[in-house]
Amino acid sequence: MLDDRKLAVLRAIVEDFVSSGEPVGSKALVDRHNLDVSPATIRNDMAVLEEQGFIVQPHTSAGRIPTDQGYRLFVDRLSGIKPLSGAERRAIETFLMGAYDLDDVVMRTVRLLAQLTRQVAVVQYPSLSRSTVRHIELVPLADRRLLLILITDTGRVEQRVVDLPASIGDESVTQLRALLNACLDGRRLADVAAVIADLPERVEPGERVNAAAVFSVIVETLVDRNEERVVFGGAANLTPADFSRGLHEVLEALEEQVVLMRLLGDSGDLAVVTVRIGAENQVQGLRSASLVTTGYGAGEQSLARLGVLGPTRMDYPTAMGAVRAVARYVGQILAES
Amino acid sequence: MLDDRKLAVLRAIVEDFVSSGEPVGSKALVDRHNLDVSPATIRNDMAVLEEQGFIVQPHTSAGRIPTDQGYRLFVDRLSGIKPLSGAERRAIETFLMGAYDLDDVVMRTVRLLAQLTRQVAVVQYPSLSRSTVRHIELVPLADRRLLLILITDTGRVEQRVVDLPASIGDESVTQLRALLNACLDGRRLADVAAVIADLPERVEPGERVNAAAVFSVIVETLVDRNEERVVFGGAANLTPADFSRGLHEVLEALEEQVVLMRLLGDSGDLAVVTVRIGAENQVQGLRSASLVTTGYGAGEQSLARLGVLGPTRMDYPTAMGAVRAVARYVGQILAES
DNA sequence: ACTTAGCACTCAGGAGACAGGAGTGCCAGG
DNA sequence: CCTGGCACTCCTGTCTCCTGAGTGCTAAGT
Repeated sequence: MLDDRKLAVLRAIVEDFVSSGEPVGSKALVDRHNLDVSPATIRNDMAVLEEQGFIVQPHTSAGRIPTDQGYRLFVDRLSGIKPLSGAERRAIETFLMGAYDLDDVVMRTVRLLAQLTRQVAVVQYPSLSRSTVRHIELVPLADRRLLLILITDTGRVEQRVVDLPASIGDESVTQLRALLNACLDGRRLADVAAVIADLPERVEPGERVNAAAVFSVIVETLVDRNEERVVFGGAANLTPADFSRGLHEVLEALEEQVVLMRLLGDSGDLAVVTVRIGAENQVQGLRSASLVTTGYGAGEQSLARLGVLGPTRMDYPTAMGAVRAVARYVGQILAES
Repeated sequence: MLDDRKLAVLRAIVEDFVSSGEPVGSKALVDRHNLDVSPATIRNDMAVLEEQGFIVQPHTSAGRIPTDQGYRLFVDRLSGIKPLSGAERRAIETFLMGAYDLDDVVMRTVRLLAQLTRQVAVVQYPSLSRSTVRHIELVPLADRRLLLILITDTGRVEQRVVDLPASIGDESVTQLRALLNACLDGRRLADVAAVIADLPERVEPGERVNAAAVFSVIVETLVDRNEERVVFGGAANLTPADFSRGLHEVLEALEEQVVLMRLLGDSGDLAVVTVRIGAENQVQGLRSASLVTTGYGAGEQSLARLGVLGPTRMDYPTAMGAVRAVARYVGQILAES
C-alpha cells in the first residue's frame, strides 16, 4: 500500500517541514533529497499520502504538511532515536553533577532538558509511594507540637507540623522516634499505612493519644498525598507561530498541575520513550503540541516521568535522544545520593 | 505648572488606556469622564502633558497613551492603593489556610496573586540569612556519610549529604548533634558562620576531621548560599498585544533566576508597596513591563519579596492592593507555623 | 487669560484591484 | 509506472484609494 518511496517521501516531508516550518512542495523535495524521480511522480505519491491522511495542504496551491497521523507513522516506523553527541553527554553530566538536593536535581533537569531540546521541559517529582523510608525524625517545637520529618531513599524530605492533644516529654519523643524508625525504615511508602495500623499496640497506653496523632499525620499527609508535583521550564522556547490559537492556551495547560499530571500519567510504559502527538493528548489546548516522555528513577525501577513538550512540528529523533539520555543520568544521580 | 485639570486629564487618560488598551482622544475623554470643558480645551491640556513627557501619540492622528513617566506620576500622586473587597480577602484567607509546608505556601501564594491580579506573580522564598536556626539534625546514611538537615523558624528545611573523611560511630554523631544544637539553636543564619568558627575546639581531637567536614558543609551550603529562590506563575496571563517584541523576551527574563533576583532586589523599602515602571527595571526585556512588589515575612520583619509583573498598562491601584493584602496574609501564615 | 468653535491637515487601517509565483492535478506519451 | 507539459488555483505582496479619528491652529467669545 505504501511502498518504500512513498515512505521516503513522507519522511522527507516531515524532515523538511520540521526544519523550515513551511509547507513543502514536490519540487523542493526532489531538490533537497536525492530522490531519483521527477516532481510529478512525487506529486502522485503525495496525492496518495494525502488520501491516506498522512499529509494535508493548508490551501489548494500550497505544499503539504504532515498530519498528526503522519508524524505518528514517522516516529513509529521512519525514524529512530538520535543519540546525543559526546559533548552533549558530557554537558549533561557536569550540569547535573553539582546538584545538592532533590529540588536542585529537578530544577537542573528542567533547565537542562529545555536547553538541550529548545522546547518546554516537564519533570515530575519522584513519586513518594514507590520510594522507601530512610529515616524519620521527630523534633519537639513546643509543648504540644512536633515537627515530623520523613526522608526517603530518593532524597526527598517531607515535613509536617503535628499538633498533639496532650503535652509530651522528651523521653516519649525519643521512644516514639525509635519505634517509628525501627518499624518503618526501609519500608516502601506504599506499605507504610499497613505497618502503622499495627503500631498503637506497641505504644504504652499513656502515650497512645499523642502517638496516634503522629501516626495519622504520617498516613494522611505523607502516604495518601500522592499529589506528585510537576514542574516545567523553558516556556520561552515556545514560538507563537506554531500554536495557532496563541501561547495562552498552552501556558494555561502547563500551569495547571492537574492537567500536567494527567498528561504525564497517560503516557504508557515507563521504560521506553513515549511520544504523544497532537490530539493524542487528551488535553484541550495541547491539541497542537506533542509530548515526548520517559520514566526515570534510582535503580532499575522508574519512579516518575520527565519529558519535553513542543509543537507537533518537533524534531522527534533528537528530542527522544535527549529525553532518554537525561532520564538515564538523572537516574544515576538519584541512585548515588 | 500642572493645574488640577491637567492632572485630572492625565488620570483619565491612564484609566481609560488601562481599561481599553486603545489610545485615548480628546472627545472620548470628555464623554466618559464628566470634565465640564470642550474637547478643544482638553487638547490644549494634552499638548502640555505631551510636552512635559507624560503622554505620547503613537502616530500623528491617534489619541494619547501614557509614558512611563506618566504612569509614574499617576501612581505617585493621582491614585491610591485600592483595598480588596471582603470577598477577595476571605478568598485569600481560605486559599492560604490549607498550606502544609513552606513550598506549599509559596506555590499557593503564586497562584493566588496571579489569579487575583490576572498578571504574572513573583514570589521570593523567605531568605535564609535573616531567619534563625530552629533545629539541626544529623542522620547516618552509611559508614562515612551523613545527612544534614537544618530547620529554620520560617519552616524552611535545608538538607545536604556530607561525605566524611573517616568513618563515624553513632555515639559521635549524637555528640556532634548535641553540640550543634546547643550552639546554633536560635541563632540567625547570618551569624552561624562566626559561631561555627569557634566550634572545633570544643570537639574531641579524634573527632575533629569529621566534625570539620560537617561544619564546612554547613557554612558553605547553608549560609553562604544565599541563592534565594524566586518562583513565578500566571505566565498565561501575559497578553502578546502588550509586549511589542513578543512574550519571548519576557518569558526568558522570568525564567532566569538571576534576573528575577536582581529585579526584586532592586526594589526599595520592604515595608511599603513599591512600583517599578517600564524602563525603570534595569532588565533588558522587561522594558515594557511593570513590577509591583512589597516585602513579607513572619513577624514584623520582612524576609523576602513578592509581587506581580505585568505590562506597564496595568491597573496599579488594584495590583497594589492585592500585593499588599497577600503579603500580609502570607506573613501571618508564616508567623503561625 | 482662558475657553471654545471651526477648519484644514495628517495618517493608520481597511477594501479593492492586480500581478507574480508556487504548487497542484491531470493527461498524454514514453 | 514514470515524466513533461499545461491549465488552474489561490496565497502573498504591492499599490491605490478612501474613510475616519484625531490633531493643531486660529480667531472669536467670555
